[in-house]
Amino acid sequence: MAHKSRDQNIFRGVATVPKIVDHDERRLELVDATWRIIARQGLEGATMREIAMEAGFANGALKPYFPTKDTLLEFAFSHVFNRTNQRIAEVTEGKSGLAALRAFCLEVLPLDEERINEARIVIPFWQRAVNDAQKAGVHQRSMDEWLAAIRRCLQEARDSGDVTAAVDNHVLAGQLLNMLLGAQIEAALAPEGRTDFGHAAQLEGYLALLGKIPGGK
Amino acid sequence: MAHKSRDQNIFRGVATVPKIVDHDERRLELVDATWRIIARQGLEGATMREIAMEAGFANGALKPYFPTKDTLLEFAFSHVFNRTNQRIAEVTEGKSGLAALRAFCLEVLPLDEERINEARIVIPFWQRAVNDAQKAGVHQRSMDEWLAAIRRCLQEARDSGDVTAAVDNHVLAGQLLNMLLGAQIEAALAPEGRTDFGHAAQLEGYLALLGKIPGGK
DNA sequence: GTTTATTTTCTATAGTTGTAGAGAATAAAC
DNA sequence: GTTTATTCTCTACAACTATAGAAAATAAAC
Repeated sequence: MAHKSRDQNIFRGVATVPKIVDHDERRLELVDATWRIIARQGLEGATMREIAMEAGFANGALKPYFPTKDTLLEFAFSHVFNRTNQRIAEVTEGKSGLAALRAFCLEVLPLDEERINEARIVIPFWQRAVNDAQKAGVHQRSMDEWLAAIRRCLQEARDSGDVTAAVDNHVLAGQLLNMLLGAQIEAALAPEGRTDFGHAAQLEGYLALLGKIPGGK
Repeated sequence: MAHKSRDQNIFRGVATVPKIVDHDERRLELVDATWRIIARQGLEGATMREIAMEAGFANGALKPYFPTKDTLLEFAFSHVFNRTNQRIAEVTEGKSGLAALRAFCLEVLPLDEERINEARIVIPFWQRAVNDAQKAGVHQRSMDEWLAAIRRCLQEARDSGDVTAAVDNHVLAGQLLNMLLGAQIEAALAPEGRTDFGHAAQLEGYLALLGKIPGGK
């Protein structure tokens, strides 16, 4: 507790003042402010000034942490996926097959206010990504991971007999992923306050479709 | 052919010069230029100057046809739906049930360069609509129509025995619509040139899932 | 207290944007 | 040719933007 090490603050024998703010942590705070602004005012309203003010700072205060606006946005967008992926990991922990798949989808679907706000952030991200190969890559990498995870669950579910549909796992995974993405749009465009879009029922209905007679004509 | 009527050019007994350009037609040309710019440079690159230049005019030339940029964008966005809906009408003409549903989806899915470009336009539109209730309304009205059309097809397909799944039509329609929307995202974010995303196979797979044993548990 | 590095504010700047509107160019009717 | 309404170009402008960077404020170490 007392006597904190000073080693990291000694440079060429000269004692220096330690950093006061944790830069990584500050970056996350700024990302949070950025999310709030985008969710509330859209990408158009997300100016450096607005974001700084939302985070409680003046105009130029973001510079030392994000040299340009694009850096900030890219980081902010990436972290939507980071956060979602972390929640997915928590929620699918120890599960497999249909149970894991259900948990995965329920975590991605915009079923509460928080995730509807994330949908309001991911859509501006997609819009940027349409004409920005690097951002599109961030999206693509996450989607590839998701597709692989979904296929893994499907195969496990087949092995245990929960999935019997005579449709290839690759095709099913693509369907399901597109359903998840489409749900984001429906939720993000709905008037503020709506939270029930029947997405959970759609998921259950879809999973039910997978468990019919094997190879049935 | 000769002697074109002058009636519409007489105002209070004074002969006036007839309008030279068809304003409605010009508006459509401008919308077309707007689409091209958005597809190529994104919404950020869609400035009034760029759009005017793309249409072959100088800076202020759009004013008489669209008083503000927002007017132009709203009109341009609406026409994406108009065009799609018109194609849908042509393609489903005379069909019903599963055949109509298939034709409907094949027309909405981004299966060729033209419709992938439309996906690149609809995503910026969605982004705007997230924080613009009026634009969100344009989207919502089309989606409500589409949902109704899909449910109608599903019911017809049930009546003829092509659909036997023990899942409510409302739920199925929601699933399918979200799949169609999600496909737009995948196509729009893919690197230029890719055109095959397996969406047609996904559609066939989905329709196959609907035709299994009725109510089978 | 002083010193020193870090952090933040604030002003300045160069560029871009939508929009306005005067004037030039255009084309039909006579 | 002239007249007249329409159409378009071009300049102007006010607002806003990201960014740069000097200066002030801050906080730890002594």
